[in-house]
Amino acid sequence: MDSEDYVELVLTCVERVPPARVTTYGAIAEAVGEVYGGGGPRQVGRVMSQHGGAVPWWRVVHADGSPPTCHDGTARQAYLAEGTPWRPSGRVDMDTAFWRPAPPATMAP
DNA sequence: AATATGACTGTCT
DNA sequence: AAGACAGCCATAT
Repeated sequence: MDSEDYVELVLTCVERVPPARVTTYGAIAEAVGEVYGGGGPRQVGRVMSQHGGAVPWWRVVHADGSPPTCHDGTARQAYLAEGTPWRPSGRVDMDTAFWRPAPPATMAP
């Protein structure tokens, strides 16, 4: 299991998140960590910072449902376009939109 | 090898 | 509600 694999697992989880749904760094870390062992929210964040441009990164939010970092304006547009439950507080409605990522199970037949 | 850093999270003030 | 503090884990210097 290489760090490259970890990246693939994380990106896969993000891609599995359906439209109008979001997940959190911690949830991804938990799902990926199940098959990878170790890992943590920070590692997920690191992966996103480097490879996030290749996936719908706006479907990955903080534990409180607020958008990741900059581009928060862009993220808001994406949520609006996808119909993601938006809260007037300026964050995603976690109770409705939260998606629990499924562990890719190492994807090794 | 030790220290610093980061797209994190939970708890306390 | 917003900021401070402390855990956590992999990389970079």
